[in-house]
Amino acid sequence: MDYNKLAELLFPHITKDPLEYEAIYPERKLPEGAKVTRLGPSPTGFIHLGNLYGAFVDERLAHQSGGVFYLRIEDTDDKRQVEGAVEAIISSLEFFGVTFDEGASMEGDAGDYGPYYQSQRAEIYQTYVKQLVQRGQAYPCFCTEEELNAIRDQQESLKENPGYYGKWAKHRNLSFEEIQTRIDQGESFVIRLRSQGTHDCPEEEIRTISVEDGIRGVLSMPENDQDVVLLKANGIPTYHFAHVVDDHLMRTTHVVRGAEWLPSLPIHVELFQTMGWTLPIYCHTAQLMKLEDGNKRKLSKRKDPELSLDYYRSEGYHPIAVREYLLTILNSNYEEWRMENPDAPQDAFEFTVEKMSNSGTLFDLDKLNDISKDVLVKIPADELCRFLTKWARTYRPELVKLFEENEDYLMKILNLGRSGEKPRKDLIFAKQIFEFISYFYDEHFKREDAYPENVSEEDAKTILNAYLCTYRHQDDQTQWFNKIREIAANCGYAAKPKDYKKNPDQYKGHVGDVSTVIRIALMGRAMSPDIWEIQQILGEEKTKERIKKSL
RNA sequence: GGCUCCAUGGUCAAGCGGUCAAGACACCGCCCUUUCACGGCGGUAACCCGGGUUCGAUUCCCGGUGGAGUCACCA
Repeated sequence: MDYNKLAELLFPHITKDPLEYEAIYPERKLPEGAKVTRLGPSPTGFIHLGNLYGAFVDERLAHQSGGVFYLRIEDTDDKRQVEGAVEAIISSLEFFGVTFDEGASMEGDAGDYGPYYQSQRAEIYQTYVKQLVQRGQAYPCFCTEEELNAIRDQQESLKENPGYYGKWAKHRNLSFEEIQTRIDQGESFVIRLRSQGTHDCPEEEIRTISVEDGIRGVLSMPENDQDVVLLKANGIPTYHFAHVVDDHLMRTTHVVRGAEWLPSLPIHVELFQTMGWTLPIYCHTAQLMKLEDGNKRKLSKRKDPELSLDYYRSEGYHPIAVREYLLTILNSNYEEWRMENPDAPQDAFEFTVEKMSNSGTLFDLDKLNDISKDVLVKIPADELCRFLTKWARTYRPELVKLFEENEDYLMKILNLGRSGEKPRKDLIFAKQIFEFISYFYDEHFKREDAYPENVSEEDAKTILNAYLCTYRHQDDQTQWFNKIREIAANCGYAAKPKDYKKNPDQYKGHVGDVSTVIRIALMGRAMSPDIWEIQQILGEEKTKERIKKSL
């Protein structure tokens, strides 16, 4: 068979020599040890926590080493394009602090190794495929879907491995004439790799490949024997081929991807070998899984709204908190480092792939929340204020006016109890924060809790009445509290909890119960920061008004 | 089913032949406090099973079991 002739028949329009691309995309001039990484999302628009988790690894590896982190859109599947998806991906990642040095962007392409949309690189892939055909390492296959299904059914009934390989690869050795005839008849075809591997021998003779994974150490598995599709009928490559060509030409040094790619590693190894290129360093990350209702439920990534990045964004988690959480599960020594360096910026941490876990990690919302509290307590009120307003603008537009009308008021609220040695840590995410402070706004104020059981309706009235009568807005905290003590004593409640504890029979309760009554009248709930401070923010008028309403 | 990955408390996770088997979250208790919270102190709780190797295995090897992933002209 004259492979050159075949190559011309198949790709008459391809005239470039592959070497030209080597010249167009030369080795990058980077300092020793600099890593080049990439994120290669497919534009379905759906991006989840797992993607972000991987993106952080890419980003850290590149930026810690003075390398390059770029974005490549893997849009080789025309059935899965979603309108506006690329913008959604970029904006989502940007929101969580992932920024690229080069590649696809809102404005288009930026960088010397583009185009960064695989759909725009057809000619490049075809040039290399043509070369493979010329060398006899790839061939056209005209099998229809039905034929492929038939092959698989047969393999199934014979209990043989499914796939297009060895003796099952029926178009592997078509004659030139037959190929020409089929093409003349307008049959569509794909280009397949002529795999050099074989599993058609005793088990112990099957060759294995051995690859050193950045995270998992040495990986060995049987070599590939599948004649995988390189170029689809539409002339666009499959992921496998696009990955190999792009990561070579874009000079990627580290390929970070999920463990779901592990099974196809042999394919990629064979492809790199037949192209004569050196393998990048693969880093296969563990899958991210999820915890739900206290029961563990492992789930695959796709379509779970709880795992979607948008979910955390709409709940109003702060990007720094999400990043902090992800970093703790990404590198086992991050938390330790954080304890020693409570105020250091996240990027000061030295991230290493060796410290990455390689077993699946359950997503733990409790932990995220806890970390989020720690993160938010360090963010100044004015910044938090802006964050809240920005969040409201997209997710709770009806609140924007409320926030913007009186920013001073919101600032004071957010700052409540957050200064001093032991700041309160009760702010977690925007949605929760609003819930938490909603009683400051009349239109969102509602009675949520009931008075303590040991306080009768009558006592409650008496307490509130006395409170209203003696209330002086100018009182300082001590004066104010002494009055409450007095009221408590007058109504048969211990002025000090210790007294009550000593002689529980002598009292109906203690001053804490009395302040709970006041708290519920004012805030509608039994839990809130310090009452006196809240009153100072609320103002005299509103404070009195609420007490009156409860009478 | 084939192939692959993984396996320490409820969760995340140190450990890399000899440890009373760290720590964090969650949970429980106590203390502090004018209530709530914050904080402090303490507690419950783990090496999947069976064989080896070894003076000695959570750690190394083999085999089970369990969980996960993957077997497309999807990525």
